[in-house]
Order: sequence, then C-alpha cells, then structure tokens
Amino acid sequence: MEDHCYMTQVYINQLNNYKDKEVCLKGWLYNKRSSGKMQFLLVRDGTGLVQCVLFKGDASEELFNLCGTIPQESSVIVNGTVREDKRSPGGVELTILDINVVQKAEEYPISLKSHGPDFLLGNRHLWIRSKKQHATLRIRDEVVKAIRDYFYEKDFVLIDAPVFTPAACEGTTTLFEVDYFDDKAYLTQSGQLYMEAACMAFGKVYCFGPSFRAEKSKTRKHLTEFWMVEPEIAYADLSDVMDMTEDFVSYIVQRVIKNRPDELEALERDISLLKKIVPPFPRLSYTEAVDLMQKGGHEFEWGGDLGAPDESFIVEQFEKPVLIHRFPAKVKAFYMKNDPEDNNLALCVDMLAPEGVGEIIGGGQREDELDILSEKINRHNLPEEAFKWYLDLRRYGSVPHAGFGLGIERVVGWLCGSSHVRETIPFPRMLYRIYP
RNA sequence: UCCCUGGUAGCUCAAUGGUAGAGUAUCCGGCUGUUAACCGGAGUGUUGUAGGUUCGAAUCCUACCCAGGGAGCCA
Repeated sequence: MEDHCYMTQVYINQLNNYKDKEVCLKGWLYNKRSSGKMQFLLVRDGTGLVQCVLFKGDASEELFNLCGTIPQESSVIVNGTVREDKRSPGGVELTILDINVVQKAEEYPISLKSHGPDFLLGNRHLWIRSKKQHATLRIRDEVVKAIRDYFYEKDFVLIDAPVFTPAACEGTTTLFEVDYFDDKAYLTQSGQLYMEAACMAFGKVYCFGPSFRAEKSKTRKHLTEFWMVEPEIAYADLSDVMDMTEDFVSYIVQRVIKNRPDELEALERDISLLKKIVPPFPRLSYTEAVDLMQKGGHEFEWGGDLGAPDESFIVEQFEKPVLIHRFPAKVKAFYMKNDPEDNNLALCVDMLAPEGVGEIIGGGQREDELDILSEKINRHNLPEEAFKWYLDLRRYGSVPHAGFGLGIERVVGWLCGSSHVRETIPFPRMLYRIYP
C-alpha cells in the first residue's frame, strides 16, 4: 500500500494547511458525480469530506475511466494537489494525480436518498458513516470529553461503579437478570449507591458508564442501555446540587458550541437557542409548578408525579432548562431525604430540557440518618441484607450528601436536535433490537 | 402491558375490489464545474405470514408476526 502513497498523508480537516501542495488522502468514496470530461469524487476519511476532481485532458484514459467506475464506499487512496476553489463544497478540493482502490466495494445498501428507521438501524454499522450520524457521534465525543474535563478541573475523582450488582437500587422489575455462576446478578441501573460510599472516601466523586433498564419503553427518549454520569458530593445539600447542575449543563452546551460548530451546522441545528443556555436556570418547587399548570389551564392535581404532557407544559413556559425541586416524597425513591421544613416533600430536583427533550437530570440530597433510611427500606419492601453495606455508610461518619445523574444520550440528542436518542449512541440497544 | 399507525422492487413510496407502478440504486449511453448533478435506455416482485369473503383481493374480514410513534416508568 505504501507505494501508492508517495506523498505526505494528510487528513481532510488539515487540508487548509496544504494549499497548492501535493498530498495523499486515505479514505472512502462517499459519492461521485461526472460531467462528461470531468469526474468529481467526494472522499471522506473520518475527519471530513473533500471533493476530488479529475479533468479528462489531464489524465490517462485508464485513470479517468477508473474514476468513473469506483463504487460508493470503496476504500481509496488518492494522491493529488490541494486547490482552493469556491465551487467546491468546503472551499478546498483535490486535483487528482493518482488513485488507488484498496477495496472495490460491493453495492452499498445506504444510498444518499431517504431510508426508514428500521432499515437504517439494521445497518447501523454502516449508517454511522453518513454525514449526520457522523456529526452526532462527534458531538457525543465532545460531550463526554467536556464532562470528564469539568469534573477533573473541579477535583472530582472518577470512581467506576460495577456493572454487575447483587440487587436492585429501586426494585427488581426493571432490571436485566443474568446468571452469575450459581447465583443471580443484575445489570446496574445506577451507580449512585456506590458513589455514596465513594464520596465518603474521596469527598467529591463521579462515575460514568452504562446503565441498563429492562423497561418495555418504546419512545424516542428510551434505550435499554444508556450512559449516565453520576456525581456525588459529601457535605453537599440540595441547593449545592442545583447550583452545580446548571453550571455543569451550561458548561457542556457552551463547549459543544465552541468546539463543534461544523457538526452542529451539518445537523442544521439552530445554535441561537443553545447560546442562551447559561446560568441561572428557572427554578420551581413542585408546588409552584403545580400552581403554574393550574393557572395556565393545564389540569393537574398536587400529589402525583409529573407525566410527559405535564413536563412539556412547564418547559414550554421557558427558554432554558427548568429545575423542579421538592416533589412529594411518595413519588420518589427511598434514598431521598425528606425536607425538614415539610416532611411530605423530598429534597430532590429534576432538570427538564427544552425543545421537547424532557428530563435530563434527576438528583437530590440523600437520606443520611440510619433509622430513617432503614425504615424506608423496609417500607419499600426491599431486602435489608442487600442494603447492609449501604446502611453502614450511615453508621460510620454519616454526613449530608447529594448528587445527581445526567443521561448522556438525552443531552446529546438535545444538542443535536435529534428526533430520537437512538441516533446519539453508536450502537443503540432498544426493546427488541440488539442487532448489530 | 396498553393505545394509535404501518408492512408492495435492494431502498423510499404510489396503486381502495378489475392486467402491480414511479423515483432511486444497479448496468449501458450522453454531457468540460458537478453540488442528493442532469438527460436517454435496460432488467428488477411469494404485495409480512396463515386462513376467510368474492367471479376476481395489495385493497375487505379474522388471527398471528414484525416495525414505527405514544402511554406508563424513567435518564
């Protein structure tokens, strides 16, 4: 292969630095067009797309004919001269000197025309080569890097939570059960309980990994396997966590706007909406949210959890994500601490993102008193022996602590304007879909 | 689990009871600046499966399978 690349190998996103120089591109044929005595080959290499041009008069007949017959997605090595040209997409193009077909592709199933979701998901391994999918996954990469940078800069310690867990955090009905030698184990649905242990050891911690939910949800917001980042902070309360969520989410959004403008543009995303995402975010207590709905003519009775239409109604009143805190304790998980000012309320917070995205964060302050937590575990009919270690945390130096979980795919979907979270993870796992 | 929508060519769709079609992809031909290029030509079918109604079913009925969207639940 080396003898076909006799010039400097350059990635497409670096071509601007090689104007009028001869370079070698290694990539795949994205699309081709011809116009009689000209061939236009659109080549991608993972970093971008560039148009490669060949005039019939400038090339041997063999080379010219070859260019016209290379099938879509064939792997190619192209030698050529970089030229500035306004007619070319991207403003830079390559005048072809030589081309080597590494592998002539078979008939490629994904055309540049429209396809249905079933077909595309069945061809996900190829679909990720397409422009919008490529941009989405690049933005995911940026979101993940932003998250890691944010926590690193704030002296959080990454503590990976286990994927195999002995029992449920919040009941077993929505867990994937697996054989674990002669026993049963479950795939984690949250690393939170382990983060509570870890924050008592390291102060400020987070985990970042996959979560599994065996819920039979068939909506654009659900995957059975999704990625979640979960920070947990010792000596923090609900107010600290609310401050952090808006700072954190704003940081992620602004990082993506700054570092991934080309990808956002490829996705035709309206950036003006995202630019507004800076602290502070509107904050409503659950009770205030109920009031807002009732005054706005949206029927809702105090006491129930917010359903999807209720969330939409609230979010539509604002341009930024909305923080809703202090839900009725009854509708929230057992580990939430009750509000000392009103024992019917939990010290929890949800962040609802705009543009129909909905909940991207759930979090709050944890119950730190042994007796109360033990009582709550019993009341929820959870196996106490499985939570012995968790209760230990309230025996040995218990302190107020709080944290939250943020769903990566929903955030990426929001930033990309995706119609479905399945496009925001490389290989989505969904109800009845585990191929490829 | 429930509700709604759909399943026809490789792909995207049309045909609403009377000979199953178009675009695209593929192959051939044309064009010196194409931008999902365009123009001309060619081949392409177990109409999701099984049964039923009918002279006749892609079309109507029943069951099942598969997919999409939503509810619940959640991130």
